[in-house]
Amino acid sequence: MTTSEQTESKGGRPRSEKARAAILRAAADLLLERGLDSVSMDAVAEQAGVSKATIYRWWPTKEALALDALYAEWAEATPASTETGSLRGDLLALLLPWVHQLAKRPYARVMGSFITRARSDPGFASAYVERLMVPRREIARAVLERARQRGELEPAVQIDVALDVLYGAVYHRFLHGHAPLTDQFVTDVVDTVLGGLACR
Amino acid sequence: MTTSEQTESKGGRPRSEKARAAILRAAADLLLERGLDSVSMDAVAEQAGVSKATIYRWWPTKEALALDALYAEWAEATPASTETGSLRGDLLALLLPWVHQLAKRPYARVMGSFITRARSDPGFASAYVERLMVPRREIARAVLERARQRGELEPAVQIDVALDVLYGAVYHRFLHGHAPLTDQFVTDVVDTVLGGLACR
Amino acid sequence: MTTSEQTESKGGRPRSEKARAAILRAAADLLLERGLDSVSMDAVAEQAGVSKATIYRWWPTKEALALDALYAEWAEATPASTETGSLRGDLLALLLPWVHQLAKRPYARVMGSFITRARSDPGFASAYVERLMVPRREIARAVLERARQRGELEPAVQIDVALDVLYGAVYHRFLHGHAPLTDQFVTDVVDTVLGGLACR
Amino acid sequence: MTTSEQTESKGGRPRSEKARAAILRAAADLLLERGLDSVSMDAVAEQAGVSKATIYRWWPTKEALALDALYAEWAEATPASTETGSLRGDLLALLLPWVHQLAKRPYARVMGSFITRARSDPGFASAYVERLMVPRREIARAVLERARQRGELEPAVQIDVALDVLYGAVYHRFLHGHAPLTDQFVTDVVDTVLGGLACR
DNA sequence: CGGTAATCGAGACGGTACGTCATGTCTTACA
DNA sequence: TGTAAGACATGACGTACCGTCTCGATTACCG
Repeated sequence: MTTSEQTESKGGRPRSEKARAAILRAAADLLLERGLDSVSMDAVAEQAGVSKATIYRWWPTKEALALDALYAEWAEATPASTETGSLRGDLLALLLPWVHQLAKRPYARVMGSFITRARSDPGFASAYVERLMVPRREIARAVLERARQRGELEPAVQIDVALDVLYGAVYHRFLHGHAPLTDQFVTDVVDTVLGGLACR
Repeated sequence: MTTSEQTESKGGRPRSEKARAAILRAAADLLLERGLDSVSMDAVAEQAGVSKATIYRWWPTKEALALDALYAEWAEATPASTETGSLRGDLLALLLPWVHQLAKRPYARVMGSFITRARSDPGFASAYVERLMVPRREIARAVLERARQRGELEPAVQIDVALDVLYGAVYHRFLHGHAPLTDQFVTDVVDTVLGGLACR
Repeated sequence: MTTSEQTESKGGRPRSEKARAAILRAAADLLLERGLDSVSMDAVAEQAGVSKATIYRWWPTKEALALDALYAEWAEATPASTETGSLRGDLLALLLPWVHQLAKRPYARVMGSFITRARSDPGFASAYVERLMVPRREIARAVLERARQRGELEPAVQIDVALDVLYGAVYHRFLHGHAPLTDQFVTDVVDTVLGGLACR
Repeated sequence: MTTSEQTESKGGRPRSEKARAAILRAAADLLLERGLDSVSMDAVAEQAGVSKATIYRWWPTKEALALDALYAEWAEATPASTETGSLRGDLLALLLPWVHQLAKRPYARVMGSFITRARSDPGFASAYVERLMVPRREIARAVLERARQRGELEPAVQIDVALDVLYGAVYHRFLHGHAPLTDQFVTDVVDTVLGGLACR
């Protein structure tokens, strides 16, 4: 189990929703402020006014807790759809708000921990991909499909490859930080990928 | 100081090259086998037949040690240049051997730890970029410059953006593992980026 | 806090009496066998089958632990009172069993460490005096008071000085070991102090 | 070997007297200021501007170094003789200056370490007794012998016992610190021991 | 409405690793 | 040979988390 879900129990005291909220609140605050490695379960428990046992009852690992804690924040900035009329407009409408969201808090530090964990724990890997990547990726896929139907897309284009190229470029700067992740960069990426490198 | 460098001292017992080599050897083996988080300095010291103090004398953190330990392995697979005559050929000649190198060992797990550390330690961030990214990136930049001079490149193309697009796509699958990182994928990325998505 | 005392807590897991006993047992054995300086907390923890953190939770320093560990052994040989009818008899009844206790194990080595520690840590100094010196000293004081009431004591005698003279002589040989601490010596000390040096 | 002595060598570089003096100076200062346990050989070496190897070449342990370092200071206050005409006067002339010397610096802390060490190292024990106790004790013995010849001493008095009684009382307060070591106390001790406790 | 059963807080526990420090030995070059 | 400089193996230090555990005190629901 990677995430916190209510067990469908008959009797017994019901789970405290107050504790659940306090834990996620404390975890999100601490994690983004200090990074996953520098935050202890003891610290989360104290900050949330909760006992460690309560956390471990519902989340198996620190990473699982962090994933839950950050899920909401990311989900907010995931639009249901973007319809601007053009492929270029749709892509920018999708990518720019996301990049703004990324810039708000030091997410990259925590993402590094997610990557590390995912590579040792297949269960976490699925949860991570499912929650933080698939939703946004599916919207982008829909955008490309619509463009294809409108005839805006080169017929040979493989959409999965295109998705990795577009998102990959953004993630690259986001995670490695070798150069700034600006609106201009996002625009340049979209234009470069749409137009292609090769002389025609 | 982020990496191990010989201090230019006059007197005193010289640094033991044997110890240095044993530490890097042990670190590389353990790190790739078990991941950075699951490897203790105690374990590296024992495996290398060396005292912990000796490690800490030369490397300030586990991450710095890992960076040094992995540097050599990556450097081997970094070609001095690639001259196939065409942009497409050059790019594939550069990317494919690298991807093969990545596939040999579970590097992604350690890379996640590097990203995490880099985002809390600017000194480490520079060392990381300088050692593991810049060398390969500069070769790719040269490839693109040559292509531009041959007239193979669309004049408007920004090379820094192009580099992030190409490498970003590969890193994306490498780090997130949401889909396999095959030769076919690399070829598709190159063709997609060269040709562009938009209908012409 | 210098010694291990139960905190008067409401909730929480209760302190393990088994661990407490095992720690004191292991500490006493190791300390007397090898001396305070040559015994590590790691060794005590291992010998007691206990984690180091558990020891540090209840005893702030190695010396404090040693004090607790030796307290019991000394307390056993501290008689509640001694009533032989004469001052000389009372003093011998008090001192001889104590000297026999001292001879059983190499206490002097540990006492040296106590003295060292006491002179850098006033809190430890009080605990040391309170536990290892005051009880026996108070009995001796009572013995002298009784002798005074019986008219056995020179009226000018200051009891505190007399106590230091009697115990001082025994401690002197005990700690410095320049000559053996025999029953004969104890008897001689009592007789010398009672009779005085000066010709009358 | 417990103390630093010049080996009678034929050739080679002679021992540096400057280094020897600097080491003893640094050791004395640091030891009395911070206590034996809190002073490292590295610290002594640095303070003396000397390499650690040089210290270890001449002194086998920290305690041996400390003993040498403190020897001079104690020796100064050891009078060659004391001739006041009376036993009481001689004893006070011997004890009072010594007690004043003891009060100048925190010697008791270091003495505790000496006792500890002596009880694990017979060689050190002899050196300790020989250097710090015997000289003064022999003078006191001479004082008592003279008193005996003058007929001031009770014939039955055993001098070795008397010495332990007198010095023991002073050492007792000095080492255990349960009460102040004043001139008045020393005077009271002498008078008490000379006069005896028992009613006559 | 009282019993049952899961939850919660508090916090002690056995472990494991941390990064630092001191000891005593060694190696090298210089004096 | 003696010394300064300083690297080294060894091993203890005291701290911090981890994940588990034992308590006693709370809740609901269900019979």
